[in-house]
Amino acid sequence: MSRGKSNSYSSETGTPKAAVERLSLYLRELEALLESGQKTISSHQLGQALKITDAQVRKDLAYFGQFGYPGIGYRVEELRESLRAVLGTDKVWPTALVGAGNLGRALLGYRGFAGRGFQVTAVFDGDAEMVGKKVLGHEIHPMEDLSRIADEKGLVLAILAVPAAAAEEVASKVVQAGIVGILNFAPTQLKVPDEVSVISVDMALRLEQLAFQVNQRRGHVASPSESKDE
Amino acid sequence: MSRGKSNSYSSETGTPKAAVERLSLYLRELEALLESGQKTISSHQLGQALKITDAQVRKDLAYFGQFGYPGIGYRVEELRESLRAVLGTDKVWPTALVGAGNLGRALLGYRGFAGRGFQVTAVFDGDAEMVGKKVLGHEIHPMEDLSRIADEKGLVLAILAVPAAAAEEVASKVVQAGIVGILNFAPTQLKVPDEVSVISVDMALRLEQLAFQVNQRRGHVASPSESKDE
DNA sequence: GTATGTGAATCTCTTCACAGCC
DNA sequence: GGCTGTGAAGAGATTCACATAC
Repeated sequence: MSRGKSNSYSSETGTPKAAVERLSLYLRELEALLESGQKTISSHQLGQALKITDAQVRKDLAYFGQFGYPGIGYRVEELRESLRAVLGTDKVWPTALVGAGNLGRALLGYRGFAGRGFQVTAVFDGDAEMVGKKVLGHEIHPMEDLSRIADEKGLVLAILAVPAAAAEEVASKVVQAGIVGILNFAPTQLKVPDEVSVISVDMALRLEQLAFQVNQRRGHVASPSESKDE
Repeated sequence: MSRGKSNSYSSETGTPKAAVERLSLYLRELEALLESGQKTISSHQLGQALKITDAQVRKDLAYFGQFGYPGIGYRVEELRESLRAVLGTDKVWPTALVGAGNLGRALLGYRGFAGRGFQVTAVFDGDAEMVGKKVLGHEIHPMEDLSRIADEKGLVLAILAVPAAAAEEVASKVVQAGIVGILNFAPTQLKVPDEVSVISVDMALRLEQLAFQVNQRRGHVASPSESKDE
């Protein structure tokens, strides 16, 4: 694995959750740097790109290994590979998409995913109307086939793009089928066994956070349609 | 405003960012409780629903006012109204959608938004092909019309569902048009003036976080297609 | 008895500052 | 000179525990 040195990020201990999030951002920046042909980068430069301190960058990376060279900085290509290995994006993750509605279809075509090892390998929908149709080249399967196909194709992750009301039930089926990681787009807090990871993308919540911030700025008694009732 | 007491959440100071996020979750839980007809709820119960401690719930709420009744708990209806006022979801926020591709169209139809005061009032796209067409009853306008329409309709927020490469430019146009809050779906860190709020929904990043978590579980030398190259 | 609101204690994360290396 | 990795200090967030109120 490139340069020697440790790499024993035992994790589980100590690593701030936020640090792992920044890892993704570092990786993204490194990919851009690769494009631009830059060979090395310092923690200071990397920090500037993400508006964080250089110390933060070094600490974050140090949680996962010794990647830098004193006096030089980090080798872009090498650090990229290391971070990909840490995040797991150096592997292919066979992924199921559950829910072929508007959002599901949008996610199916979303670049960001395919380009990063997240290969949507099968699409499912609970609606009988949908089953059998094709979206972007993928046939839509009924939920009943989930377990079988999950076995056949070795599905590991699932993207849940279903209505909130259905999310809980779908999640349990997905878990039954042996999926170990769920990306949940429903505004619900899923109940799953401990050994299954869930990450949620809560779009409505984010929009509310935005409203809050803007609301604060406006001194709390300002312009947006001051309509009451509804 | 309902019961007396302060309500002077001066904010800007002290309020943990995470507390504001939980506010949205409390609100969601309260809406569900309203449905079920429950009149009051304790910090303990509310905490259980979101898997956090009762002390956390009380601290969070206390940042924004005095909403509780010792011995009783919180009145569901009243707390709901208070939180809506704090978050700003008691008002209507005229919102622009920029980018009418797959994701944009999905967001346009997304319940979660419309049901919460976020009314998409105008749709824009930079692609001449798109302009003039209708999506879900909304005509797609060219970017050139953004400023004019923003003025006419009093647009306050914008949802950016455009490719990463276009995001920066679109953001500056949106800011030019007087938008003060941006919900950004592109995996880019936008540069905007201080007086504009940006909240990002980074779906690819979230999926990577999921991969990381699963990767950790598997002891770091396990099953997902151990393919290398490409 | 029940339950809130809040200072104090604890835990977690970030920044500082510097030894060590190129 | 420039830069990393890291212990120690500082900031921030969460939990404890209790005075107060119903």
